[in-house]
Amino acid sequence: MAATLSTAIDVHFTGPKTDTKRPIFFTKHQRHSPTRRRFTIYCNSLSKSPLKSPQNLSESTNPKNPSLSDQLKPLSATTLPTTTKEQTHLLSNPKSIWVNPARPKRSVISLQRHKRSLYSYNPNVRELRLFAQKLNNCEDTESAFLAVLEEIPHPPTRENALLILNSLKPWQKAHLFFNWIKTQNLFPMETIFYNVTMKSLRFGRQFQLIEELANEMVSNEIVLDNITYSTIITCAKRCNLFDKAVEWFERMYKTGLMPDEVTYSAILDVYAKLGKVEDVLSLYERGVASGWRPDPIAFSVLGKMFGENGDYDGIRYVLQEMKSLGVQPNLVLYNTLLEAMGKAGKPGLARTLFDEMVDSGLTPNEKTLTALIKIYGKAKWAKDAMQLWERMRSNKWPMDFILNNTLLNMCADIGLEEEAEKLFEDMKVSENSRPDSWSYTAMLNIYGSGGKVHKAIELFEEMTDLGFELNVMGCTCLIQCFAKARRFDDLVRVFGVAVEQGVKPDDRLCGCLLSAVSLCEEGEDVEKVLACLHQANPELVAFVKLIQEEGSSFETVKEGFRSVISNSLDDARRPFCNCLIDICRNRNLPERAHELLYLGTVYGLYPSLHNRTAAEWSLDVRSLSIGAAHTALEEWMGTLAKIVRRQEALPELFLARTGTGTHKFAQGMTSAVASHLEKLAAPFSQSEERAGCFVATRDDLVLWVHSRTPSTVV
DNA sequence: TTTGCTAAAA
Repeated sequence: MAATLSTAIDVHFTGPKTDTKRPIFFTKHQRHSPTRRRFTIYCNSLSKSPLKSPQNLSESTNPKNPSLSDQLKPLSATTLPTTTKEQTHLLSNPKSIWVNPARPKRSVISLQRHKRSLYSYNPNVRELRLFAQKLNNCEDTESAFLAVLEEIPHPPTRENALLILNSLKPWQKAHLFFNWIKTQNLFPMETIFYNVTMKSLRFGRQFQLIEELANEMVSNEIVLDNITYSTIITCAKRCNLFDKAVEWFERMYKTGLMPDEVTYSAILDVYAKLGKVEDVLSLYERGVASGWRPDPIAFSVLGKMFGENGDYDGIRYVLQEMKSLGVQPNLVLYNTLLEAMGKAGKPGLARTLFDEMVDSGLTPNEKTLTALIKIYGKAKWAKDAMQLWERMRSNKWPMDFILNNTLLNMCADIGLEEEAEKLFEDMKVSENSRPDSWSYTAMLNIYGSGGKVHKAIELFEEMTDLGFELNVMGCTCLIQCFAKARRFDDLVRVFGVAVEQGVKPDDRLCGCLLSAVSLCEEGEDVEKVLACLHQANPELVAFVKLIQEEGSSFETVKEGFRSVISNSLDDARRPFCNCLIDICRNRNLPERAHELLYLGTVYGLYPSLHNRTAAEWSLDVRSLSIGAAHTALEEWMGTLAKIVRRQEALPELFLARTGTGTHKFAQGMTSAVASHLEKLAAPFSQSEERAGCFVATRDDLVLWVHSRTPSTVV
């Protein structure tokens, strides 16, 4: 399996030019920071984090047990390979352990998993479990709990107590029971009692209590084992107390205990969540160099980390590593990698990976399908999405409400109104997949982007009746819908209701309001919409007014633009600029529109607007609004005319890319550009071979320029 | 029926 997987990866990634001799790990990690550097960073970061161990911990006085950073420091300084060749070898073939005979490598991981004590059958299981249920269900006070404890059916021996403790679900009950056993003083409290209690506390995210118990163990000289540490570390992680997680990991080394692979994966995940990619890789490589054969969980941690960073090279690295170590992915690992592929923007590879997963005999679960449907929706791969949906039905693959909502979102992304309506109705009569506020929001999105005002209003009323509050996205969808239908009074009303309900307008919502402003005729409506926008983003409103004043200098506009853009989220910047340009075009301020397009380009909002090769020059307006596209087109034609007049070198072909209009926001772009080109009498015509493109030849363009102006050379 | 590690949506 692994072979086919990586073959597919190579084909997709490198194409025919695959150089098999190239180190696997040639990615950005190495480009920016080669191995040696990575180690240095890692050691520094560890030694910088101060240890806050309690006084009674013997670790700090034991020179035989240096901290992990101390252990690694001499290694990084002396034994790491220094030449590129050696680095490559170490990285591309982690199975082979690099050995320096003069300096044996110190291990960082225990290759043996902590072994559990044998479980002996307890004849009182049923009664004790029933009793535990009683405790679970009793009132949540200490007195009520102690009262029920009076009825304990068998004496709380070590085994009986463990069984009960293990069956107590709410952390409060487990904690109370644990404390009670301690007061009974019938047997010494062993590590396992602490471990079981901590597990329950972790479920309730009670890190403080866990830490108290851990310190109690230290002072009572009860051994903390790998299970204890991994529970502490994962609890800290779940409570977002990453410093604490690292701190306990270090303490573990200091006491001389080696982490086993479970603890090791847990800490890898901590560093991954902290965004310390370098550290994770160092730890990973050190583990492998110690003889560790990472399991699917470890690879899942790595894959997820790379996915979060949108780092496809990293995901490729994980796949290669799995292949070279012969690790067979399990379902969870596949799910993580699929999701990572989605985040890295590789729908094709996600599809390949999924096919291989199914071929390998695994059955996808809800999470697999959710990940994949989401990827197809975002990529607007309608065909693949529909095929997968069909397969889900015919194979009766598992579904849940999240998958259903993801399907609705996919329908919104692709514009499948009927399919969504059908699913939504099915959900209403289903047993355990009833529409929730996410489902309603997805439907609002579909009606909003499709401009179906009546359906949107109906849906909004329905969800209000059912008690679902409008969230910020639902509000944005409705506002978009009303703006398209020029129903500005309704727009203002919905905005008011939403804000009253506690919706906090975000940049997307502001973008939507700004777009509504561009659609208003000047007068009352504009003021009403601007008043809404003012509540959300007063600076933006001030800037809208500034650009419409003829007296505003370019410098003032530039400064205002800089401020507005830098105060908005990255995703919202280009839409803001597009709407601002539209506003200027609609108010007959073409000069200002050109200034704004210029500023947008300077600030990198339109990175792929112009493309030049020797054979053709193109203008790609697909990410522009119609007003911005007009402006860009004028700008481009002006530039081309100048170049023609200066008789500079020109390519054979010119191309204006408008897209095919299949994108729901890009509808009307093609006809708008067509009519604009017609007005200019420019020699561009819609290409037959290349969908969504207007083309002109060099000769036609030159003729056109000369026909417009007497042949004066500038 | 068992003391620890990976997983979810605009």
